[in-house]
Amino acid sequence: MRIATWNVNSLTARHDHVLRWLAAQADAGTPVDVLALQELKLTDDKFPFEALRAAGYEAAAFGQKTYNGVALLSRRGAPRDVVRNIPGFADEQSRIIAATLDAPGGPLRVVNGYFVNGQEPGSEKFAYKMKWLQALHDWLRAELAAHPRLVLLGDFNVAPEDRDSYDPEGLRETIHHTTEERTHFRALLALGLVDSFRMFDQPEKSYSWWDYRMLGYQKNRGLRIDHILVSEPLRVAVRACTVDRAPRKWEKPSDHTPVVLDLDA
DNA sequence: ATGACGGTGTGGCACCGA
Repeated sequence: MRIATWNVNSLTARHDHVLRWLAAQADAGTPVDVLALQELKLTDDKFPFEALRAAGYEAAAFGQKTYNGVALLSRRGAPRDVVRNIPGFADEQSRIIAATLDAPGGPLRVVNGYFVNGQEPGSEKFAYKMKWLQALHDWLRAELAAHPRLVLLGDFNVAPEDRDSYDPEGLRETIHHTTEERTHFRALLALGLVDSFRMFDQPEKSYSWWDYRMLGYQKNRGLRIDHILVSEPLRVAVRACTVDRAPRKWEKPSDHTPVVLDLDA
C-alpha cells in the first residue's frame, strides 16, 4: 500500500505531470494506491475525473477558483464518507478533504490538508493559520477516536525542525520556522501521530519544496514542509517514507515534489 | 529592504505562494 502527497501548484498546469508520475510509479512496479493532491486551483467542474478514471483512479475533489483546492485519488475503489474542510470551522478556503479508503489490512481514514501558509508572523494571515491549526487539532482528536487507522498528510507549511530547512539560522522565527508553528506541529504528534519520514535514517538536507527563484532547486535551498503522519496503530506497518525528487526535475515542475509512504497495511 | 519565479485572472498588471 503506497500513499503519496503532492502539492501540484495548479492541477491544470500539472495535469500531465500527475498522470506521468502515476504511470512511472506503476511501470516501476511500485504503483501508488492513494494520492493526495493540494493547490488544485480549479473548481470541481473542471476536475479531470475522467482522465484519472482512465488511469485507474477514483477521486474525490474539493476545489475552488484560483486558490487552494484538495483531492484524494484511489485505485482501490471510490473514497467513502468524504468530509470537506474542518467540521464546525467556517472557512472560505478549500483546504481539507478526508475520506475512508480501502486497504489490504482494512479501511484507512485519510485526511489530506493544504495547511495555511501564513505569509508573515504577526499578520492577519498568520492569525488565521494559528486558528486553523487549532481547529484542525481539535477535530483530529475526535477523528482519531472514530478512526484509529488514520493518515494525516499534505502540505503542512511548517518545517518541524531546524534540519528541515536549508537555512535554519537565517530563517529563524520567519514563516514555516516559528516557534508557534512548530508547537502546533508537535501538538498534532501529541494526539498520537508519528512523522513517518523521521522513523528512518534519511539523507541530510532532505526537502520537499524549493523556491522557483534564484536556482533554489539547483542549490538545494529547500524546506521539508510536506508530511505524512500515521496514527499509532499504523506505526508498525510503516515500511518506508521517501521524497521522490524526479518530478521536480521535469520541465515546468511544481515547486513541491511528492512524498511517498510505503505501508504494509 | 527588495526582488528573484510561476500560476491565475480579465489583465495592460496585481495578488499569492513559501
